[in-house]
Amino acid sequence: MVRTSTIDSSSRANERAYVEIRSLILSGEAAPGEQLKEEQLAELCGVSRTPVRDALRRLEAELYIVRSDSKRAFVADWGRTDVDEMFTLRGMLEAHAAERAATRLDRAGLTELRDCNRAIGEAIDRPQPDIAGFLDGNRAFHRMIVSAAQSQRLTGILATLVEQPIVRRTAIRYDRDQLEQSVREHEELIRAFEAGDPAWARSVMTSHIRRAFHVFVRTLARAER
Amino acid sequence: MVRTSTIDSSSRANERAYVEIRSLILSGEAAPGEQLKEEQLAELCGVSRTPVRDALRRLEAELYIVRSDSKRAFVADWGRTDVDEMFTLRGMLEAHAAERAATRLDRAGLTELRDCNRAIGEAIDRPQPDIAGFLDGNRAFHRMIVSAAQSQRLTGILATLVEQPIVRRTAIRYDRDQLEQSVREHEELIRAFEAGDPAWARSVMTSHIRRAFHVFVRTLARAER
DNA sequence: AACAGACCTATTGTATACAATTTTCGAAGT
DNA sequence: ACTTCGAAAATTGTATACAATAGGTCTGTT
Repeated sequence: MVRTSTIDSSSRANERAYVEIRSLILSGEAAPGEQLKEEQLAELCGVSRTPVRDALRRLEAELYIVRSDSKRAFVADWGRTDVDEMFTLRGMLEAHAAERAATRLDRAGLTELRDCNRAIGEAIDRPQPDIAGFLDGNRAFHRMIVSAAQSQRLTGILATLVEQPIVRRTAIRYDRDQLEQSVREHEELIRAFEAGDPAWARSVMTSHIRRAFHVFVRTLARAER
Repeated sequence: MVRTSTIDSSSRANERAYVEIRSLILSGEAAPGEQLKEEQLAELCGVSRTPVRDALRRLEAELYIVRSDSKRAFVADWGRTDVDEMFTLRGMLEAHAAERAATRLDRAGLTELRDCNRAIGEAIDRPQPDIAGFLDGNRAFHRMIVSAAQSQRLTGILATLVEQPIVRRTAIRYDRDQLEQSVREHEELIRAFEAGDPAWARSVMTSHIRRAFHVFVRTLARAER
């Protein structure tokens, strides 16, 4: 991503700051472990420290940043253990979401899911796969399912687990086979939804997340040596 | 309440405000659905609006308050659906915690759990059961298990689910039999830990939370008519 | 009476100045 | 060389004034 100063529709400075800082973290421009200083961020975003502090509180709640004992803010640094935890919890919660969605998705919702997965397929079915397109589509796909589960709290919790840098980095390392496998799993998920079978949906979702976990771990190991 | 200014060790105004406002909500002094105005809270806490806004952000992240479309803050109002979700998620996550704890608890941890449960038993084994004592002990008991599961993120998520007014209200409506049943379930949980049996621990924890849910729903129904 | 629109008020958002705290760095003592 | 102490610098915390926005009320028109 080229950091072309995220065009933001909001007139609210705190929203601007939030979006800006989050994108710093997601893009990796602010490296894990790096300290985030309020004044420096304020200058960067073109606002005063007040809205920056606001944004930092939100990012803290969403686990993008952590605080030292003396309230200084740092970009969250995810170790192997954290990644493990994240995938486990995400698997558990998304499986639950899929289970609920199986008995709640209507015809229109199913059509949306199919369309979305088709778009994902098209994004990767080209000489140079469109990873950003894959990520966007994937996120939309999963979000639809969580939303179909109709549980506000589940939605909230999953939002803090899914929108993490790790998820991006996982897909960036997918090769073509893995991308295609992902689409096939989505297809099976849709079949489970069509059948209205909660147990099937749960189990497919569990495998889906679990596979992503192992792909990530493998590529992580490769990246570290 | 006579506003005897909660003795607080922290010199930080935002921490004071946080504790103060949270206790307003937990005590019920600020009723669910009630609007919380920054200025009014500032005066109440004897600080300026700045730390109050800080505290409100934290309370928002912890689901104590919700915001209207126009950023006004209201005490979270938990409907039947929300309670349902909360107990379901909590059951799922605490069962997971118990499962992990079963293979991670050492002798010292087991002793702590036993002592804690004994204290709970003593709190309720008197003419007039000590509900506050029960609540404190119960919270400590569950916290130990979650902590033994050794998963930071799980701990964080559960904190926002457990420290809710609902949990308090559940126990307040327990009768003696239910309090004693709770202690017995804790005992069985300890036996599962002693055996180092994850499946057993998971299943006991699931039942434990599930039972609490049904007690709550029953008393809620009673309270509503 | 019902509605629209302009006011006025209540409430939240932002900038700035200053206070409190933490970290850094260097000098003195051992 | 190593620690200890303390002053300076960097950073975060708080109060206050003012700006922006949302809510409510009143009035005039239909």
